[in-house]
Amino acid sequence: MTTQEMTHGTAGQATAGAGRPAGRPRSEKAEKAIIEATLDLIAEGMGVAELSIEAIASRAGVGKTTIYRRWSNKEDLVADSLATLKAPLPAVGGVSVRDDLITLLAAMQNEAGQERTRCLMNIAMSDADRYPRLMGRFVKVAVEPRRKAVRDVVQRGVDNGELRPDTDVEVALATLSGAMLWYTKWGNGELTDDLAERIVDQVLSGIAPL
Amino acid sequence: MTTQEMTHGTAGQATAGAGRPAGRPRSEKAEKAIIEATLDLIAEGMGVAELSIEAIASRAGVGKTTIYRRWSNKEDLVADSLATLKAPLPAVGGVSVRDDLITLLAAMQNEAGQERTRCLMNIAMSDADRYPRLMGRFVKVAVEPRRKAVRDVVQRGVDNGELRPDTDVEVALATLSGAMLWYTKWGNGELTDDLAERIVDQVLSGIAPL
DNA sequence: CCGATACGCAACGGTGTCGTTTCGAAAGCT
DNA sequence: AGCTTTCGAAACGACACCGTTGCGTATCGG
Repeated sequence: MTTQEMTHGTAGQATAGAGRPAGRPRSEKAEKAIIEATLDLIAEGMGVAELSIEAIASRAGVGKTTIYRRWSNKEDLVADSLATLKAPLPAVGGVSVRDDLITLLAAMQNEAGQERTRCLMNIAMSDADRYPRLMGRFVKVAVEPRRKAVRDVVQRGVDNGELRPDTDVEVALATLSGAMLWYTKWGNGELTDDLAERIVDQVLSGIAPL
Repeated sequence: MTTQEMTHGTAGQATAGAGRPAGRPRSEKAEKAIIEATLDLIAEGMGVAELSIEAIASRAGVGKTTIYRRWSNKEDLVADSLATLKAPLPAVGGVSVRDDLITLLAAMQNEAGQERTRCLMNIAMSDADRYPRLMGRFVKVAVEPRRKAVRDVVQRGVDNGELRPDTDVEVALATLSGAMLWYTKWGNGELTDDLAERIVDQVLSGIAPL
């Protein structure tokens, strides 16, 4: 973690032998509650800057002390919170590149419709410059897995001949994901069911004649 | 404007005849300074929520009174400020669709490298949900012109046969712009000079074989 | 049981912003 | 001139957080 060991770890202190903390152990439940509250508030539209320790403590049903004992600053707390996010990715069929890409993009579109995801994405976009360390964390746990899923499908297509051998995989990735991102953010309500399909088909076929 | 006429306009009051304000007129300079300060602070990374009237007043060299006299709340001030933004778009050559798209995307990439644009984009992304009225404004003055520029080029290509007649213009637009957006936000430093070219060429030719 | 530590809670002094008000000094009109 | 309105500046009381501290209680090891 990041600043977990302010006084000591939770069960660490390996070598010293007699080092067992000797006292009431930290409540694992409180820790969970704090992180949950943090994510909740973020998911309600709070930017990192507006997050207040008091609000988190209150929401978590916890004393501020309990928070400060574990994290010395807000950024560390948020970083650890983001790190707990699991990314449930849709499984792809593996039959055709086209189908798999549509599946992934449709999932992306669906996620973008959820409030929680929207807010997390907002943070990713807007607080990225201000809290680079924090964003590294977020990109790693939330963005990168999705990016990898798309990249793997594209790469597979290149390898097995479903796509051109000279395909620029990174650009393809940006094109597909970026198009969906663009639509979910600024596409004026035109989020139809066949959107993923339209994007994928156009990226596959191109728009130049023949 | 939005709440400009709290007590009266600046020189309005048309019909009533005797209606001339009769007193010291409002300083046009102060108004400019306030708006400039607002944009400055935003451009320095402030989210809308963190913007403080005090900071704006101080930055503008103006009393808070002068601000409150004109705008009853922060959102109106920000909305009016955003409305003053001009969008200097690159002129396209009009020779070939490919060249024009590369020009537009390269300009987009270049703009995304500037701090001011980055911050404005951040606001557009993250505060969009929280301040929908405000975003309508911003989209209209900043996003839509660029979207239109790309769309016009694509549409021209469709019309004159440089692109397939059945091209989905909106998807093409999302694909091109979205790819660049994606790269500038999360492309790990791989912002090479030929990026615009690579994106455009791939969108044109597609990635399916033949 | 004892010592140690963590718990939730409430309070501390300090800071920053809020929106409003008051002030003396411009700056316009008649 | 006199009147009106705005100007910048400063102060107001109110509130929200900050990070810290003390309190009484709970929960561990020895």
